[in-house]
Amino acid sequence: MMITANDQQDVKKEKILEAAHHRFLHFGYSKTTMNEIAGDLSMSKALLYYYFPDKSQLYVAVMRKVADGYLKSLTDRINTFADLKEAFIFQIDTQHEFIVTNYNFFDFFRLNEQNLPDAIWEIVTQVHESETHMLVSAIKTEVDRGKIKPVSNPTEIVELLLDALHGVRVKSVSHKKTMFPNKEHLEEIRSKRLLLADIFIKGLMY
Amino acid sequence: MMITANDQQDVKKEKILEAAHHRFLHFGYSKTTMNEIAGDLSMSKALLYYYFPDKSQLYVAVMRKVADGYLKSLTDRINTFADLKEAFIFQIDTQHEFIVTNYNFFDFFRLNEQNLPDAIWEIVTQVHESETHMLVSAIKTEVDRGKIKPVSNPTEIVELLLDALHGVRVKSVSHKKTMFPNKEHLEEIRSKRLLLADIFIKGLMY
DNA sequence: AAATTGATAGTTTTGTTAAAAAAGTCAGGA
DNA sequence: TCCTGACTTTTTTAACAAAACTATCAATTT
Repeated sequence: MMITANDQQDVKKEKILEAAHHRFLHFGYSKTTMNEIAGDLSMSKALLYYYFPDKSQLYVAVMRKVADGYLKSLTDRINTFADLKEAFIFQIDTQHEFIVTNYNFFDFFRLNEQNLPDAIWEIVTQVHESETHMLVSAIKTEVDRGKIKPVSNPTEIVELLLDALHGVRVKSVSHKKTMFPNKEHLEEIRSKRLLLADIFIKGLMY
Repeated sequence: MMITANDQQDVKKEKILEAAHHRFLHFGYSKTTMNEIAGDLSMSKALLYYYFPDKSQLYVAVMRKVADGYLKSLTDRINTFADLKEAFIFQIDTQHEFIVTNYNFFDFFRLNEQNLPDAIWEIVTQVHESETHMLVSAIKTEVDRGKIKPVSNPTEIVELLLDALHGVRVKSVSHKKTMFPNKEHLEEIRSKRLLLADIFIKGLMY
């Protein structure tokens, strides 16, 4: 098997993405420099700019990779749920772990808050749509099974629950007024969310 | 009827509170100066300090007054609801109007975010407890009427819904990425909340 | 004595500028 | 085509002066 120039490029790009991911994950966007990433790979900073146009697009590329992993974990399990509740629990736990394990990586979000680059918004939107799609599918299945009432607009229902679940976190955090939720706190949020999902599902039944 | 010195003081304090409220409401805490408040009343700034120890405590006093009005609107209606849904709708609409009409006034909150003065936290807590109490009472009544299942911990349930309703706003705002929600946007938030409350109540039924 | 004020002290915010650090470019070498 | 050192440009940081504001107080009026 012949190794082409493009393969070589891709391998190097991959190495760069790994190093960048490592830095972004541990120190956040603003606290990692292009020099440091280059240093980790024993290459010159200029070479980074040969492979990626600028810092923010390098970040986006890493984000893309991270998001793809998350998206895969969702699509892998779509339509495999015993019931709606299992689907919601999966969504709650999977998203939760995704956010916790990438907490520092997302400081770019918290930093820019409004006006994120379009490329980032696309990824965020895509992730959101994928989550929604998975849950909408679970709802439809549950309707077909006759377990819950037919829903005129499943997407609306799913997004409503996702917004509500989000509220459980932000309120919980603001009340405890701590930036970094600890283990017990996270467990409290989780159990509240499960309770909310539980009541919500019952509210969809006949 | 004799007018005592204390009555006079209270009248003047009240005038100051009004002027301060006016300024805080229109320009927020950080954008109003003690000089301006004094100027509005044609008095010297030093006199403000004769009646109130400092700016933040003046703000708290105004907050106290504003909160009392809100608390009264809650207690006036407690136990007057035809059903649980009516109580939730009342809570949603009343709180919503409270927040909208006092939006700028609350910039003090957004500004300090974490570490608010204790006096403010007490008021916030009191308001939250009053809202919760009203809804807990409505839930208990509904249980007694046999309309919904007995609830082991009504307070937990109410707080869960309040958190969830909060999420509907913050998510809705962050998605539209606009600081000041407009009329239609607010109406959208309201209808989402009503839908959520509706499903939630059904989820509490037998 | 209680209410009020002008003057002023003390503190926080804002603006300015210089130095440092980081992002980003480029001519040229392997 | 891949890579680098040296260079330019932009952004961040630090230091400090000016301005704005909070807060105090001795003196004055009611």
